[in-house]
Amino acid sequence: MRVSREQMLENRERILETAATLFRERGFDGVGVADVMKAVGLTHGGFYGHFASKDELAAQALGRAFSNANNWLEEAKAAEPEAPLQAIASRYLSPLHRDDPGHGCPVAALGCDIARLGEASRAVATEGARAAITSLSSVMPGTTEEERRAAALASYATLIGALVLSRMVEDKALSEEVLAAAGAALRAEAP
Amino acid sequence: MRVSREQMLENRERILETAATLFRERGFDGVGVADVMKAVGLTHGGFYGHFASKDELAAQALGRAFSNANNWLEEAKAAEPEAPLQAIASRYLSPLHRDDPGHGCPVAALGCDIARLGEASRAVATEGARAAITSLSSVMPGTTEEERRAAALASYATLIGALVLSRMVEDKALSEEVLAAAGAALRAEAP
DNA sequence: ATTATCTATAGATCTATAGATAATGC
DNA sequence: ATTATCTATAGATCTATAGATAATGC
Repeated sequence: MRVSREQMLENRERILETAATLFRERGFDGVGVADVMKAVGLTHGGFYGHFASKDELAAQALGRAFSNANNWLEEAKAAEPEAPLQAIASRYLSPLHRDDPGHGCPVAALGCDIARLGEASRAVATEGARAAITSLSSVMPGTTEEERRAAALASYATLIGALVLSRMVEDKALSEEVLAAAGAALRAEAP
Repeated sequence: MRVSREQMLENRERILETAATLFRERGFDGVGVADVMKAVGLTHGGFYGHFASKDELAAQALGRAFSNANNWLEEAKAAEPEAPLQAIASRYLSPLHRDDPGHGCPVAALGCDIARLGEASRAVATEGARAAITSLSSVMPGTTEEERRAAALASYATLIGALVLSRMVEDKALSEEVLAAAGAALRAEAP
């Protein structure tokens, strides 16, 4: 039953990544500790050797989700260096992203729920959002740093709100209309 | 124990309004049927004389929340007829609204969760969002109806995303920076 | 010998129902 | 007599823990 020290670290890693995906797909309350462990291929009881509580898992899985999302942001920037804002907007506002919340933006997937979590989880989310805002600032138009930061904050809000709306509405046409309108508004802002 | 027919309808009404508030404050999974009934001053078991299930309550409470939010939107427009978009933005993006999710925008409070609910609840939310978009369209700049609708969709997304972000982050200064930046972006768009 | 995982379960919580109770309204 | 509400509880689910098991690593 016991596994090697290396295997144990890999198990912990898979618990984190699996939780980060499942939480974004079904919400914190929609996923039990047993669900995560089952998806990883371990038993429920083994969980508490890795994490002290579900809350601790939530905070760490959230950190992982933000970290992955910020890597995704840098990749989008690198993929189209001449038009990074357009690259970000078109990927973020794609039906692909809308239909795969488990691997997408943690704010769009869990933002409302994070606002109701404890201090530790909200602190993790705050740092994750801060990093995203800094990253976005570097691709925004504007003559001063303050202008670019303000534009980044507003654009971040537009991206998040559009994705939340597009996932919430039951009407596919309206959902895509929201994504297109938000994309057009962001594109109009680009330099 | 039994109450008058009139009193029963009033009880049902209070269950709906109380649920609409509590769900927005704590999320659907954060509120039990017993919590709602206790807040109303009735016992748990009595609930099922009014609603067939918690899901039915969720759908109807959501309808009530959207209905209230759309009334709120019309009131903001009527309060400042010369600058309705500014009136909406400054009220929606106020710390007052941020700190009182129970009586505010249901999309900002529950959007991520609604995306995971059943068809009935999502249909209610879709119609509520549709009404908000139509209402917003009438105060947006633009020469054609299509332009105004696209602008309304993008502005709705900005409002929602900014409120979600402002509630999620733990840092008060960042929270207010988000609200201010979104407000400035919307004001820059106004005619 | 140590320890990562498993088995089994305690204890709490939540939805929904069954039957009792007592006030309304014919 | 009807019925809105209450009391009590069944049944499911979830977090967390205790003790057993068996493979690792000194």
